[in-house]
Amino acid sequence: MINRDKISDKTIGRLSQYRRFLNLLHENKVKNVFSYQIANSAGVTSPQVRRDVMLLGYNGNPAKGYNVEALMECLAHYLDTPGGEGVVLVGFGNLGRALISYFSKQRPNLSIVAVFDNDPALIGRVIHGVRCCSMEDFASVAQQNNVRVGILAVPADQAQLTADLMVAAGINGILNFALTTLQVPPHVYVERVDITTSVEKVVFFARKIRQERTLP
Amino acid sequence: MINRDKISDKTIGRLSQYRRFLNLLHENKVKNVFSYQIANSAGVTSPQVRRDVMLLGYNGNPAKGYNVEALMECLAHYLDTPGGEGVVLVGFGNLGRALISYFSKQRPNLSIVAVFDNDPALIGRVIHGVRCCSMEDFASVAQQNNVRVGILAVPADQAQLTADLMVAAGINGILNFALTTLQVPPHVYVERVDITTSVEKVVFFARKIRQERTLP
DNA sequence: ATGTTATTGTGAAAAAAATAACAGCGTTAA
DNA sequence: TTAACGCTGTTATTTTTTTCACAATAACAT
Repeated sequence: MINRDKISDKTIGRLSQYRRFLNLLHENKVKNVFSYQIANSAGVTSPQVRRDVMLLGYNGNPAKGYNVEALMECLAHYLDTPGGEGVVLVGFGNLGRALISYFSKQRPNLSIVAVFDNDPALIGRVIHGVRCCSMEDFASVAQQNNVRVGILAVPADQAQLTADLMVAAGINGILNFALTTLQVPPHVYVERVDITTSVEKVVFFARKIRQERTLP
Repeated sequence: MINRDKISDKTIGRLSQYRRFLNLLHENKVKNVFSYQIANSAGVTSPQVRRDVMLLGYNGNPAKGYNVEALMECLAHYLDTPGGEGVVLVGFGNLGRALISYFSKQRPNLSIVAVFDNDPALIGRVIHGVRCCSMEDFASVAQQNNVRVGILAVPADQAQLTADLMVAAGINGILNFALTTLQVPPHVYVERVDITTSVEKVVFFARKIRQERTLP
C-alpha cells in the first residue's frame, strides 16, 4: 500500500521530472534503466532517485535496474488522476498562448478544457484548437467540466480577483504566474511561478560565481 | 561586512519577494514595516523574515520595525549588480514575448539587452521596443555588451545547443524554460522553470486535498 | 553450480532548513 | 522618570531533506 501522506512538494517535482526521461527512453524502446541514469537526467543523485522510487512502492532489479514501462505505470498511478484531469487557463496574452502550446505537446492525461480572458477583442480567437471564452462563462464551464485546477496567467492587478472566482467555482489547485501572493482558503493549493524572482536568483548566483573565480 | 558565502538559493528567492512588497510600500509612502507584515506578504513566517534580514546585516528597530527605504537599499546592495545587469533572451515565440513584457515593467537594474531567434520570419520584428536579432549575431552582441545572464525560451530540441552558444559567449547564468535538463560546466548557474512539473504538482496536491477532505 | 559484478533497498548519519523561544531594547504613555 | 508594551536579533530546538554506506540480490560468465 502506497503511503501518499508524507510526501513532499519537492519529491513530487522530482518524480515528474523522472517521468519525462522515462518517456524519452520508452519512445526509444529502452527497456531498463539504472537509478544513476535517471539521476543524471534530472540533475540529482542516484540515492535520491532510489529513495524517491521507494516511496512509490516499486521495486527494481539489482542487475537490470528499473523496468521502464513498469516504473512509468507506477508513476502514472501515483501522480495522475484516473480518467485525466481537466485544467482551465485564464489569460490569453502571450503567456497564456505559450502555455497552450506547452500543453498541446503534453500527454493526454492533462488537457486544457477552456481558456478565458476578459478582453472582448480576444474572445472567440482560437489557438492550437482552443478557443478563448469570456470570463462570464467561467463558473459554468468550470463546474460543468468538473475542473479542479486552474492556471492564472493574468496581470498582477487582476490576479486576486480571478483567483477568487476560481475558488468560488470549486477549483482547489492554482498555478499562479502573476507577480502577486494570492490569498486563498487553506484547502486550495497554490504553486507560484515567479519569473522576476527566478531572474534575480540567476543574476545573483551568476555574479557570485564570477566573483569567486576572480578573487581567490 | 556581509557574508555572501553561505547563502542559499531559497533565501535569495525570499529576499527577492520581500523586495517586491517593499517596493509597493514605498510607492504608497509607507515608512516602516514589521517582520510579520513582510512575512504575510510573502507567505512565510516572521522569524524567517527576521532571519533573512539578519543575513543582510541590516538592523531594524524594536519599536518601529524596519525602515522601508533603508531595507530596500540594503537589499539592492545585496542582490543587484552595481551599474545594472544586462540580460539576453533567446526565443521570440509566445513565451519570449511574454517575458519581454514582464521585463518592460521591471526596475531599471535589470534590462533585456537583446532578443534572438533563429526563425528568419521573426528577425527584425519589434516588441516593447526590443528588436529580434539573428542568432548569428549572438556571440558578438553578448560579448560587446558584457552580458552574463541569458534566458532560454526555445523549444526543447534546441535548448542544449543554445545553452552551449551562451556558455561559449561568456554567459554564466541561465534561466531555462525549455523542458530539458541542460548540461553545462560547473561555473554556470542554471535555474530551471519547469512548467510541466509545476502543473503536475498542482494536480497532485489539489487531488490530495480533495481526497483528504472527502475521506476522514 | 558457483563465483563475480554492479546494482538495488534502506537504516543510519549528516546537512540544511524552518520554527520556537526569549532576552534586550526602543518607543510611548502615564 | 519610569513602567509597560511589542518588536527585533539571535540562539537553541526541531523538523525535514539529503547523503552515505553497505547488506542483500539478480544476472551472467565460467
